[in-house]
Amino acid sequence: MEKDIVKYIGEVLSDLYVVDPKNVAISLERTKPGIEGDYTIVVFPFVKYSKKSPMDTAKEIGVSLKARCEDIDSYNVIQGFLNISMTHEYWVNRLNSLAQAKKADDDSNKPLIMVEFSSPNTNKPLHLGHLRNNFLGDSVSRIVKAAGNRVMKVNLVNDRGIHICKSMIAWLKWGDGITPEKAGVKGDKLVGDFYVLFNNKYKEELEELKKSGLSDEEAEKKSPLMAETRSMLQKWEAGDKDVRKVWEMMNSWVYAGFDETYKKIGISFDRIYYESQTYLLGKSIVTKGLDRGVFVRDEDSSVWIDLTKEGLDRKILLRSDGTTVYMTQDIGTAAQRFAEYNPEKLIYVVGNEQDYHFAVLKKVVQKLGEDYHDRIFHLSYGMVELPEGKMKSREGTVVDADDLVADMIETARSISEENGKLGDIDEAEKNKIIEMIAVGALKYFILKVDPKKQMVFNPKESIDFNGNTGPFIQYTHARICSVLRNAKAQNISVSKRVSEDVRLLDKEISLIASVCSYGKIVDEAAKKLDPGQIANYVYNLCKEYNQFYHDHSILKETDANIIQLRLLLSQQVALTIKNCMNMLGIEVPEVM
RNA sequence: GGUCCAGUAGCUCAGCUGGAUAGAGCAACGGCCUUCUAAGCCGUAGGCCAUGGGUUCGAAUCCCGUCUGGAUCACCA
Repeated sequence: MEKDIVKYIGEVLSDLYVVDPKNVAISLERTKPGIEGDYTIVVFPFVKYSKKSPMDTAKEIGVSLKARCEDIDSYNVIQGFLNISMTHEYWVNRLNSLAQAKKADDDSNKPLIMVEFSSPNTNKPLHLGHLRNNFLGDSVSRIVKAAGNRVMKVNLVNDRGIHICKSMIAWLKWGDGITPEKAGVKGDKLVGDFYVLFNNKYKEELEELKKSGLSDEEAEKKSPLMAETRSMLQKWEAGDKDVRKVWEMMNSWVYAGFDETYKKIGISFDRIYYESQTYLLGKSIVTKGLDRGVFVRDEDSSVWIDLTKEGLDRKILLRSDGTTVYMTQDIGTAAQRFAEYNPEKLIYVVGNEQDYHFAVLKKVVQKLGEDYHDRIFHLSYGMVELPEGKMKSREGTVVDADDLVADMIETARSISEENGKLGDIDEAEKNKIIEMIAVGALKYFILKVDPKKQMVFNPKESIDFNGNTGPFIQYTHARICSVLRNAKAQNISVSKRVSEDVRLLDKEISLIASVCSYGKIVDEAAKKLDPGQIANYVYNLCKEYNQFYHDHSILKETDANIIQLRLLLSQQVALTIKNCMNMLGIEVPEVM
């Protein structure tokens, strides 16, 4: 293992230069392609201890290291780089131990990580931006789980507020009793349409009012539509039965629509919170904080926190009428979650326009003296933009999630039919594979990009199915499965232990080394909360495997030991691909 | 204006806890299917890593300035 090699290097340093290896950063990296060696040690940092040239330092470390570790076959020194080559037996053993590794599966003692994501607004059908949120949240949950944690995926639905009343008013006024069934439209789309309708009617009304000489502000105040909406919100808050009934009905339409989309893109939650149930939370916490002098009350009796000393601003926590704001609610839900589940980490997957909000939230919680303030993480991600800039509903450039998925499926279907490899599979299975490819292409496209960066999506050029894409990786998996099927058909079974006597090709060694670094990559991705790390890794693994596959035959090899080695290696690569794609929330087919 | 994030090939992105010749894919051009899946493989071409300085054996990577783009600074959520 790499760890053992690092340990040996430490011992060598300690012997040669009398330094405590704990104080020296030892970096062991894979040797760059084109240079002889498997691992590379950069010796520049050791020069100050050896008081010799980098070349001589590398050489003497090489001598001692080889003497100490029998797995090292040879070494060479180029400039300040010590490249070591491991023996073939070492690599065969690494492969064998991969095949025999068992999974530990007792979850109960693992730390709990809670991930909040998706958090849709019931007025707006899901679009491209939401997809990035959902894919990231889902993937990060899976990665964190793979890295050895328990995970709880939660969703906080924004189901109340003045904006929700707008679509209700529009439906009551102009809906004529229409339902998603009657309209033949998904529920979330129908409600979204009424929200748009309200805004259009409201705009018309304002224009009318302004014609009679009112200013913008006066018109807004006088608008009967808005007055009606405000009064509806009050009724809602008072629990008015009629209002609640409409609200519940329209929400149920939206949830049915959302569920359909979530199912299509393979997203699920362990618990769904609703703002209608959480928006009052936090008020008592703020009141108590006020008593303790953490917060201040203004003359108009609104409550604030002063964070100017922390480099932030003053932030309101309770309005002058005593009602809560967004921040108040988040203070409440955080307290509730830590009280109820006490997670090790609470990760919020929310766009970077909320960076400030979460900076404030953490500070407020800290000032309240809660020990969980440093367990709150904001996974902030960048906007998804179109080539011409931001998506604008006004200009009709919003890329709807359902439409996009449907388009992807159509493209996947036509490519698949062109290739004609799914010929003799039954229709249901075929559709399943096509959807797998379509959703896989979409998820991979979005997840391979560093979350914090804003990304560009071009709907016209669509998403590729060749190159660094989900389908490429799925294809590699299907290809390996095909080889394994052929082996089985020829009655060749895959042994879990390959003979140590086989001589390995460079490409085989490098593939084994790549598969071996899986665990390290998962830890890294979990630490950074970055699915892109996994995507990059699995892409490189596939590329490497395909090169190997192209240059060398597996089943036509004459040496039975080599067949065994290549089959086992192929099987392990396929397993690694499957695990990686699973962490991205992408399924892999056995045929495509 | 303050704060935060980003700027790498024509396009979309890796690489960023300093290390060898800055990598992929797409698009362009040229090869490879009677042989385990060609959604694949190989090759050609494409770069003042926004810019100016600094730190050092060494900078795309760290620090400072400048320019450009985005976000944010509500009794909205």
